[in-house]
Amino acid sequence: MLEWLKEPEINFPEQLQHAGFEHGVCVGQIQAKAGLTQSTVSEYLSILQRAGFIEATRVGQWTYYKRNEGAFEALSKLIQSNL
Amino acid sequence: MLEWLKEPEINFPEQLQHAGFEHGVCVGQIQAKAGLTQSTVSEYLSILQRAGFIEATRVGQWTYYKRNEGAFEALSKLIQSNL
DNA sequence: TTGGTATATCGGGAAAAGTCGATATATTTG
DNA sequence: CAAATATATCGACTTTTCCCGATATACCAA
Repeated sequence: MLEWLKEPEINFPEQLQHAGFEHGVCVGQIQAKAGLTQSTVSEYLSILQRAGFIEATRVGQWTYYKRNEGAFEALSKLIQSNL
Repeated sequence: MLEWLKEPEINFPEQLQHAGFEHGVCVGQIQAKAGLTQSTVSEYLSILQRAGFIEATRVGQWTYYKRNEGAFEALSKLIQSNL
């Protein structure tokens, strides 16, 4: 999912019919692509959010998630310096 | 354990009474510090070895493990480029 | 070769993570 | 407000991981 969210235009072209990608990709799109149930995907995304890797934006009845690139850089640096 | 192995002299001073650190630290030393059973520590180390993060050297009845720094750099870069 | 020490492997029980269906909450629309 | 839609949360079951004791293997010393 994290890799998918690097290129929303390529991985979630269907969303274009409803919205743009300013705030990322909505749960339903990710779920369809993942092939897991709605509850599972929703839980995954909230875990990733709590871990800081993605950010959520609620717009109406949709929740959009997008990557927080800073978290990935920080992880890479943490591995470099601490591990 | 991986962090401990960055500074064997500091984290495993007892080993000096028996051997140096050329090949790393032996399982018994790591086990004592970890506070887990011998079998658990042995299994951990062999997993880390198969994953490429540490290298094993058998000397007599002892097995010494030391870090493979290249693997950590590779992981850091993989996270930077792929994740 | 026998016994002692260090490590590895095996089998199983406990804990954690993954996944689901059912249900709850939030939002929009009529 | 009621129905429809999108997402979140809950409880239960399954799978995986963690960790142990017991045992096997390897090496050394007498």
